[in-house]
Order: sequence, then C-alpha cells, then structure tokens
Amino acid sequence: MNNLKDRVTIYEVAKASGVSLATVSRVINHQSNVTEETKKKVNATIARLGYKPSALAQALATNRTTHIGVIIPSANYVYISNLLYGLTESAKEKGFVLSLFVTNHNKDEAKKMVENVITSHVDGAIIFDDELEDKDIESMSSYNVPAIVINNKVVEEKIGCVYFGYEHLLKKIIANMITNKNNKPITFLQVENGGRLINRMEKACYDIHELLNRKCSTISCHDSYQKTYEYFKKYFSKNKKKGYFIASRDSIAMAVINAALENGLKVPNDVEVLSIIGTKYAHMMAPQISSMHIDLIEVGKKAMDMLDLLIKDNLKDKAYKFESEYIKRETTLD
Amino acid sequence: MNNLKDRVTIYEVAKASGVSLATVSRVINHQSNVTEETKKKVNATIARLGYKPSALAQALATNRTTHIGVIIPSANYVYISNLLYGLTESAKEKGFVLSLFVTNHNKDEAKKMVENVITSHVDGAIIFDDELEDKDIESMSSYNVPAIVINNKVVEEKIGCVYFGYEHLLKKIIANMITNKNNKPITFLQVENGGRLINRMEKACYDIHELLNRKCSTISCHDSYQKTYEYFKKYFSKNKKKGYFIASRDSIAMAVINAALENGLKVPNDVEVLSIIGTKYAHMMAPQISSMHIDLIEVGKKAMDMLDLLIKDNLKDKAYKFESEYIKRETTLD
DNA sequence: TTGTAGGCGTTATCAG
DNA sequence: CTGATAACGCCTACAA
Repeated sequence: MNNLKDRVTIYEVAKASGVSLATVSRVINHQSNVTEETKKKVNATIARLGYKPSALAQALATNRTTHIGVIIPSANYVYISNLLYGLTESAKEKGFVLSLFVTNHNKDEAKKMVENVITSHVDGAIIFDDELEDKDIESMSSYNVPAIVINNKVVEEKIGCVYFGYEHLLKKIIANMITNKNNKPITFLQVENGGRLINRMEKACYDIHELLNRKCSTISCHDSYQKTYEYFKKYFSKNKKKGYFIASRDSIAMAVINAALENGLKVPNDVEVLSIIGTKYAHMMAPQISSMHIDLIEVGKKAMDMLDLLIKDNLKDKAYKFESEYIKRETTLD
Repeated sequence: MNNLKDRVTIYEVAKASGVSLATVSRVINHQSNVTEETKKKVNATIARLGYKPSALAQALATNRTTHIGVIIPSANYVYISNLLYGLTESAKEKGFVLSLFVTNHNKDEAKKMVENVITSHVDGAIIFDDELEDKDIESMSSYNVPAIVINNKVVEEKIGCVYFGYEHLLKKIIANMITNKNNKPITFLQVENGGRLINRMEKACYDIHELLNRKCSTISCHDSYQKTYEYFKKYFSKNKKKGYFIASRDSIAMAVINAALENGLKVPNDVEVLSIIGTKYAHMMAPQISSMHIDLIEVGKKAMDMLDLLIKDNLKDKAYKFESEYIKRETTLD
C-alpha cells in the first residue's frame, strides 16, 4: 500500500523479481509457457508491489478495450434503467464494461455522441436513441465499430438490431374495442420527446381508425406526471364524458386515471386507459394499469449477447424482433 | 467513408498533408502555435480521411482518460437511475464519460469492481455501494484515483463524500407520532439488500422507541412488490388492526397500502405508511405516499462536481450532507 | 512556426 | 522457458 506513489509498472515488477517484462506479461495473462516457480515468484512481487496492469496500455497494444459504448437519450426513465440492467448483466458475464453516452433527446448531441463513441475506441456499441438516422449509425460501422441498434430496424455488415413489434397488437386492441359494443372515442396521448416508437404508435392508431372509417384525436401532454395530471383534472371537470386513452408512458396513464377518478368518473367503465410502455409500476397502481409490455431487461440481455457475437463476427441473424404483449389489467374493459 | 479499413492514424494524416505528426497533434488539440494556413490544410485532410484520434493513445500519453468509474449495486432502481441522471448531466458538462461497474449487492463483486476501476485507469470514481468498507475504498486512493463516496461518511486525502441525514428526521417523525394521541404500533419493513442506509434507519427506529420506553418490531420483506403484496394481504386479513409501517422503498409501501385497502382498512386512519426512499412515484399513487425524500439527481450532480474539484486538487469541503425532507402526503396522519 | 525523438505501459514476435 | 525489441497511436519537450 504505497501511498500516492506513481503507478507501479510491469517494468518495475520485472526488475524486482529478476525477470524480463515479457515474462511478467505472460504471468498476468495466464499463459502456459512459464515455469511454476517463476510464476510464483512473479506473482509474489506483484502482490508485494501492489501492481495492477494498465487497461489502457493493454488496450493500445491489443486493440481491444473491453468497453462497450451505450448511447441512450437519458438515464432517467424506468424502462431505460431496465434496459441498462439487462445490458450490465450480460456485459459482466462477457467481461465488458459499459460506457454511457447520453444525448438528452437532442439530435446534435446524438451525432456528437456517435463521434465520441468512435474516438472512445470501444469494442462495440449499443444504440438506443431515436434521434439518430440510419446514416449516422452507418458512420459507426465505417469506423469498424460493431453496433446493435435497439428500436430501429437496420442491418449492415457490422450492424445488427433488436426491434419491437407493437403496431400490430395496438391495432388489434383498438379494432377489437371498436367492433365490440364498447364504443368510446379514442384519444392518443402524445408526449414531447416521445420518440420514434410513440410516433409509430400514433400512426398505427390513426391507420386503424381510417381503415374502420372512424376518427381519433391526439392530445399533446407534458412529459411529467404533475402537469399532465393538472391538465386532465380540468379536462374531465369540463368534459365528463367517456373516453379511451392511449398513454405513451405509465406516468401519463396514472395522471389520466387519477384525474378521472377524482372527477367522479369510473375506470374503466367511463374512462379506459392503456399504457404503451408499461413498466413494473403499472401493476402497483390501484387500479392496475392495462399496458402493452416488452421486457426491457430481456431486450438488454439479448442486445448484448448479439453484440458479443457480432464482435466475434459470429452473429447469424442480425435482426431480432421482440413482440409486445397486451396485459389487460383494471383500466380497460377488454 | 472508407469502409472497414483500418483506423486512420495521426501519422497518415501528417503524411497526407505534408507536415509532421507533431503539427497534426497541435491542430487536433487546438493549440495556438500553428499557422492558420497549415491548420486549414490539416483539418481538410482530417476531414477527407475521416480521421478520429484514438482516445486510448491520447490517454496513455497524457495519463488522463476522461473516464469516471461509477460503482453501483444495480442499475435497476428508480433512485439509482435518478442518481445516474445527475451524474451524467454534470459529467457531460465537464467532458467526462461514465463507466459502469455493477456489484449486484455482493461484497466480493464489489471488491472486484474496485480492482477493475483501478486497472481501468479512470480519472476518478463515484462509489455508491453499501458492501464496501472504508478500507476497500481507501485502497483506491492508494492507487491515486480520487473518489467521491455516496451514502457513507469517509474523508481522506483523495476521498470525499456525500452523505445523507435521515436518522434525525425519522426519529422526529416517530417521536411526534408517539407523543400525539395517534398511537399505533410501529413496524419497520426491512428488505433484503436493504443496505447500510436502511439498516441505520432501522436502528434509529429502535433507538427512539427505547428512548421513549416503547417497543417496535420488524418484518423482513422480499424486495419485490408482488411478494410483499401477497404477504400483507394475508397479514391484514388475519390481523385487522391498526398499524404504522415504515417501508424501505416506494414499492414496499405500495404493497402494504394496496393490501390494507383491499382488506377494508382505511389509509391513513387505520394503517399509516411512510416510505423512506421516496421517488417520483410516491405522488403518483392514490393515495399519495408520505415519504422521506432526498433528490438523488441533485446528489449525483453534487457528487460529480465535487469529484471534478477533487481531481484538480481543488476541493475544499470533502464532506457534504444532504438533509432529507419529510413530505407528508396521504398515507400518514401527521 | 514546425520537426525530431523519446516516452506512456503493454503485447507479441523473434531468437536464444 | 525466457529475453530483447519492435509495435500500438499519441503527446511533448527540445531543437531547428
């Protein structure tokens, strides 16, 4: 425990144990061609000097950093922390460390982060950011950094993806509701920064309505519980009629539900609410929120598994689809 | 966009633009002593060749990685994602990238992660993990990596901390409740992996009871909503009496509340619930959960600000205390 | 203002 | 089995 000394280098270890640095290198890399005796000797001085190899120098020499760059819009959503959890679990197994690149839902930032990931010299990247277009992503592969893209279907030589099947299910749910007696006007609750997925869902919603010769509408909400809640308290007090709301997140769904209940409306008889990106909080609420669900933890694991294979040039199917599941709980009728 | 070619190096840029690599280095580091003309020339070939400096080589040469190691027990809690958010925000301002080291609440893992952080050659570390003891943390500083420890008061040459004031407030809340007419038996809801903070809170709870010549009890819960919910559904059906519950997390609090309501008990008249680590979900519930609160986003920002200063040897006060706040909502009486 | 050369801490390829 | 020695890609005195 030499305090505040400069880093001990492999060279000092070599000298201190009377061997060449090549031998020390062999020992720390667990190579076989070293006598048990010298190995012991070297390990002893390593322990004595408290030597730790510099991952930096190793990386420079081997051209492998064991770091994975992760591009996300923000760390502050439950579904993203789920994703991160899945990623970290799988990464740890494989000996990778995650480096976080946060874009704040901003396109220029996002592009800059792609640059940063490239200079960062990671072994691979996970990209979960709606601001990035395909060409931005491809620039990555031109620098030879393999990447798995989440929530966007794109496949290239060094690029794979994990994408989500939501539209079909949403259309089915809506069609089913419309063709049943259950006949409420449908409102889609957009949100700033909703991103590609939510936009696609909105389109799906309108498409199925058009197909069935119906109309639906959209309300743009603030991406916070409190403001949306206040908005809907007013909304329902002026407007005590039935409705079916498709919320982009749990927090938005909760806001609508609580506002409706407070105005004496019944959930789900008067007001139905469906959350698109359901998290574990959906079933902690009373009433429990009906939601569409994809297990982001599994998505994270799968993405990292795929990336590992892609890095080894061993990934067969470069695109993998997660189907979402409709979990009917207590805020929808059927 | 040369496809899948090897990385362009500074040397190639130098040759291609007819200068020495030193000059190129000066250009990419925005040093002043370069003619506007040659700067332009070099920048042009950099763009043409698509050159990106290797952060790795730069780091090795300068002995600065611009990476910060972050040790956390898991990515999968709301309060940790809040913390991460605060950390990333501040880190970005300062040009740092976060590398995640996850311990899974496991002491051996945690120690290993400390090793990994050291070999990782980060410029500094944020440590938020209850498994680590002071001596583990100090080993960091003996390798000259500055660190800010969260939720543990420890100060050294190269170590600062951000710690939380919870006990005092909890004792006050309990004492207040006991001395009022409001007189329910108090139960502390422990949880596996609760960690140092929760253990301290439990102790505080017992201490204040002892001081007032009262008794309290503990129930150990599973760290999941569902199991705890089921447990308390049985509990309350056998046991329809009043009680005051101190829950270690929002999800535990929700489980108790929902189970109580379902058994016809009134909240907060029969059953009161206080959540220790309140998140934004506390006020989305109906009834809204009374909780103790510390803004982990602010904690993250503060910690990173401090670390930045510590790295520059410029941190005055190495310990900073966040006081928690009692937010009385709808699940407690006073 | 620009170029030369040594160094950062490893790995890897050769000989021996 | 072990030891020189040349990379790895960049920074930085020091010289020119």
